[in-house]
Amino acid sequence: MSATIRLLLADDQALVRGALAALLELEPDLEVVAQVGRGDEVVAAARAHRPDVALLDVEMPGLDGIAAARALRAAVPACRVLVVTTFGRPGYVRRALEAGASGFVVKDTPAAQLADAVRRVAAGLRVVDPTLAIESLATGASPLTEREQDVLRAAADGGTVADIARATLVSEGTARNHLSAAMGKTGARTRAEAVRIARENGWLLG
Amino acid sequence: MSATIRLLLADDQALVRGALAALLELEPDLEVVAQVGRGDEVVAAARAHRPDVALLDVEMPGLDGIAAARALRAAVPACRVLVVTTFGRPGYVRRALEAGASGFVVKDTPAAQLADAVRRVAAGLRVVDPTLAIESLATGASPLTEREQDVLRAAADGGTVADIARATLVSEGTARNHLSAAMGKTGARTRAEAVRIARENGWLLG
DNA sequence: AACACGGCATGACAGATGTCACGGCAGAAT
DNA sequence: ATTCTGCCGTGACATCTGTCATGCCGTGTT
Repeated sequence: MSATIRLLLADDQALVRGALAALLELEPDLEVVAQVGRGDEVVAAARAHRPDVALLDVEMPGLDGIAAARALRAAVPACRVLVVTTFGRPGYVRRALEAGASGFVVKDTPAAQLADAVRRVAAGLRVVDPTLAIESLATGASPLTEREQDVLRAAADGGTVADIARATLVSEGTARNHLSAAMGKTGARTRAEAVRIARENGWLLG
Repeated sequence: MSATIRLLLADDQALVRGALAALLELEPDLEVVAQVGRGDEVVAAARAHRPDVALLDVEMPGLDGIAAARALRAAVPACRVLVVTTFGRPGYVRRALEAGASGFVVKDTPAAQLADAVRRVAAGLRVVDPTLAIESLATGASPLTEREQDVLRAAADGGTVADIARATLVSEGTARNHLSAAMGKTGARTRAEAVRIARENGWLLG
């Protein structure tokens, strides 16, 4: 087996990215071979540097970490994916694993544990925070249809129904129907509340 | 002058905290003497370990970084403060400096630049991203009154007017008046939009 | 072929929301 | 003492929002 595990880091915050690199470089068997700050640069970097494991953040410009994971698994199957993100939304975990990720770690886990997670992923094991895994199962998949997610996303910045209808290319009445359906499914009594609940559950990719 | 600069790190994400420590420990003249994950542990840690510079995140449980900076300056005047945060909200910069911080750095600045910022702060200089400083001046102080901020904070999770009135201990009519005033000052046409705009400008400590 | 489901749309209705005009009260500034 | 400002409240009004019933279309299931 190879002497060192080659890593790719993807995180939009340069400081965090550099700091993670410094942390991981402390381990003799780990080597950071590439760093990117955008999701749509992941595949190209992986093609160029052939990492064994890619650490991807979910919140990234260009392409979110989940989509980047899917693209990466398709383009460079030899590279395994460990998602490292701020929020442990149940929906994130589920979707990350469906996208082909081997592991899921939140950023408030102890630093000492990260290198271990990387090694396990490199060895072909799955690494998921047990608490998150349970919560993910309990919450279940998103009950929201595509359009319902669309209108919630459009509603996220606080516009009026007219704005939402314009953004989603449907009539105002239809927009209100989708909003109403989403509110029913989330148990919310307000658009804003529905947006918040959907967000917290990871049902909105934004 | 002292051989090494002693540092205190405060960030609620353990992984980021540890990674920053690793990054800064790479510099021969820097030494991380304490790490905490909550704002209300900053002062005690500073008293115990006497750091020269404290790196504080703004978003923290217990006590936000701005308030922690204020408390730290009062309790341990010898320790200078460098705020290191995710969001470069104009209001954050202004309030951080008013709270006695010597510097303000966002987390997507290059990693190489952090050590420099720390050294400058330790030397008694001010360090503020020029772009942020200008934006902060242009945006100006918050035009919102205390109550207006209160109702916006209460409105942030998407409740109804009745919920907001209950949370802020005012009548529904008054709540709507404050909301209306806040919407007028922010140029918003919806509560949710007013919340978003106030957030983006750093006018809501949450 | 019949059916269920999601997306789209319309129309109508009750209730919530945002606006406005008013007035009272306390503290700071003049 | 007077004025100003911010805070609190009431009441009324036009509008927006959320709900419901209903219908059409296309797709995939049975």
